[in-house]
Amino acid sequence: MSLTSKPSEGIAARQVARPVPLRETVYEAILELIITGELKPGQHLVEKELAEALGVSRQPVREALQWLQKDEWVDLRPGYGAFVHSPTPEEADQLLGVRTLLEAESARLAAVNSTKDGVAELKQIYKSGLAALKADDVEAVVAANAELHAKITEMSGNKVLNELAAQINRRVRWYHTPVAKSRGKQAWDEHSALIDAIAKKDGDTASRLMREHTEHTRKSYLDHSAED
Amino acid sequence: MSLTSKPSEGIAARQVARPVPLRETVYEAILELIITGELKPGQHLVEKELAEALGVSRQPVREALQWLQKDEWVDLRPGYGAFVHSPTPEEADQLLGVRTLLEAESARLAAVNSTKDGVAELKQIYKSGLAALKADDVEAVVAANAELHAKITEMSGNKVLNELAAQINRRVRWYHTPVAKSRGKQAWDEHSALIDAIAKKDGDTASRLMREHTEHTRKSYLDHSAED
DNA sequence: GTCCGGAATACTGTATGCTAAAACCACGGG
DNA sequence: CCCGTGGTTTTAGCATACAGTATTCCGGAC
Repeated sequence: MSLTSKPSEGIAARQVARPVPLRETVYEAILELIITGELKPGQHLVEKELAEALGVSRQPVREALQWLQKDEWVDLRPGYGAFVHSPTPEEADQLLGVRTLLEAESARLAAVNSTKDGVAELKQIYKSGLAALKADDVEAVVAANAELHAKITEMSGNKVLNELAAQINRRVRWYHTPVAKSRGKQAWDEHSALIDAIAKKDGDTASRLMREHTEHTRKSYLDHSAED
Repeated sequence: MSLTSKPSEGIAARQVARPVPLRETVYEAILELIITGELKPGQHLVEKELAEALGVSRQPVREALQWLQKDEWVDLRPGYGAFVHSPTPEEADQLLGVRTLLEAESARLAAVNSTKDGVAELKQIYKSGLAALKADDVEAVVAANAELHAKITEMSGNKVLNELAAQINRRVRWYHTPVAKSRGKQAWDEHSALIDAIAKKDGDTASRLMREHTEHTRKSYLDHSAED
């Protein structure tokens, strides 16, 4: 077979072979287990077991656990081990509060620094999300939502803010998924108004809309968790 | 407020024997080397060399480097190694911008949730900082400043916000030290007004004062770096 | 029956060895 | 003299081995 020429991929779109560090693969694997609930909050994660289950040695597992701790997915008790983080309602509330803060500021900056291309991309994502919504594809809606917010923070032009928001949003994902269903339609209407404000470079309005938007999500989560 | 009360706080305030994991010691050691400038930005950090220099094996060094990467002190290129992060003026500006955001919100919440004890502690820290200022002890002034800000974010009652602000402040420390001298006096006057606002539970004023305060620091940094 | 103490156990923390790949350098050809 | 190429060396990534410590369970004494 001809592995030399792949004209469609450009010359160096991606280095042909990028050996993904094993620790990253392990990180993703464990994170998936946590999010899907296969590993329950409070559960003791034993390095040896994880290593055997994933077919690697303890070393990559250890490093992955350190990364997971940094993102608050697990709690690491020195001398004992790693435990799946137990999210409390209080923490969820605080997390969503901080998220509101960061997202609102991102929206403001994104509006001020908005470009035609950027807005076009936002509208594109909006459209795909709308389609997913109509198709009742919850998975795709959540993904589009994440993409939209990520794009807005990226458009803020503040890399530090972008990084921080991404960090928070990863953690929010834990709580977000269950409420996504019930809030789908309204959330996307709000997105539409938000994109308009950004297109008009109206920072204050964009900030306000985003604040309201994330506050709605927060309320929605609180109501939802109260049901249980 | 729903903090589970520990009646015997005096007894087990700190577990008598806390064997600090070696990785943490190594983390602190390397961080110190970076902050003091002994390890220059962009420099290639070789695991083996660090391990020998610190008298430990490579393993704790590796883990410490991962932690340092998470805090943006080093850049970790997969397959090659760790490099001391090169801070750019642009990044510093963005960092200080985010800091303003987080600190302002912390101040607001701290004011709203302020208690007599908390305010008393703030005043205590303020006094010690003032003393250090008069004694021209820059080191102590910086320390008191960090302590004061840390206390305020702690008083916000939002653990997530607290953690995030701490993370940002650690990074700011890199840029902060050189400008601390020139800004000492004025900064402490601003602290005084801020503490008053918190004591009066005036959230809006506290937030505004903190915003102005951190913006001054930002300006000060920009002016200072422009001199070079 | 309950409580204290000690040994067995299981796990993390640390050290070291091995492998594969990336960078550097010297050499040779144009 | 410059550029390409091969070999050499260095270094990170991963696996494994060893040691120290917290936990737990069982047995005996009060």
